[in-house]
Amino acid sequence: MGRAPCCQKMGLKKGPWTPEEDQILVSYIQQNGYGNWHALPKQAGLLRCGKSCRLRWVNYLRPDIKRGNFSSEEEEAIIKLHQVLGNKWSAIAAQLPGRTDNEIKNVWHTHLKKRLRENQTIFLDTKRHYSGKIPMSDSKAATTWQTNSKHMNSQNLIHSGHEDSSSEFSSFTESSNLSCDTNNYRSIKDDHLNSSDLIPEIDEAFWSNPLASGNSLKSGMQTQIPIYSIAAVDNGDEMNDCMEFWYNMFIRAGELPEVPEF
DNA sequence: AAGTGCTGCAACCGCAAGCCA
DNA sequence: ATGGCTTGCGGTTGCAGCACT
Repeated sequence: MGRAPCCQKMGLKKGPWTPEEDQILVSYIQQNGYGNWHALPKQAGLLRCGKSCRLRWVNYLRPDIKRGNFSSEEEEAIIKLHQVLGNKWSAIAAQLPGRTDNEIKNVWHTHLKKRLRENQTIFLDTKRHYSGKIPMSDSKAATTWQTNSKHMNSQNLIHSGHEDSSSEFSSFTESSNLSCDTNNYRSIKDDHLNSSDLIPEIDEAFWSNPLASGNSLKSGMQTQIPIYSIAAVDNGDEMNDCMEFWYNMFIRAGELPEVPEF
């Protein structure tokens, strides 16, 4: 695959756009459209590469871009779409008229990720995860879901799995009547984990790309995994949402990482 | 007021896919 | 079938502005 030479090599300008450059670009596109980004800067008289022009237009100058802060509805939509689509920013942006993928990406990294990280955590049994099995109804007795009311309004979740793993592959949605309570999480941590060392911190890579982040899934008996889908409340429906999310995220065929030996 | 650290966002970089000669 | 060119995407960086000391 060939690659276009970078701006620097071609002696083209980099860095922030000036109002004059913006004006030139807008005027040119209004008159001529933007069929060929590579040829556009030369034709428009801009000392920029086509890539830079395209980015400036798409992310900033386009007339249909919505300005201002994201509404709570938009933020919620991003969170939900991210559950399903992952870091497919362009796909998420396609669902939010007037918002660009770059903007959504920035909002995610600066606001939403931080907010969710503060508010939601789940501990799952890594072995079950890697074996591609999830709790079936007959193993519910061995499965405890608890919310951590102590730390943040009952929005931490802990799943302490046991070693049955005899059930066939299923979906989380089948486990929708898992028990939920608001006991504190220290007890379950003490009972089942023995040492805080068994709860590895989520690494940065997980938040950027959960599916590609090996570390957060491979270290230790228990793995700490964020739950995105219970942003607002922790009622039963939200619990179902989060299970469905994890089903979509990890259990779908072909998306589980290779199973390590324990 | 000055210095320092933090945050948010615009822009860049590198890669991959699609197109076409 | 191959390889060059262009576009699009996701990850990352740099810097301006703000907050704090």
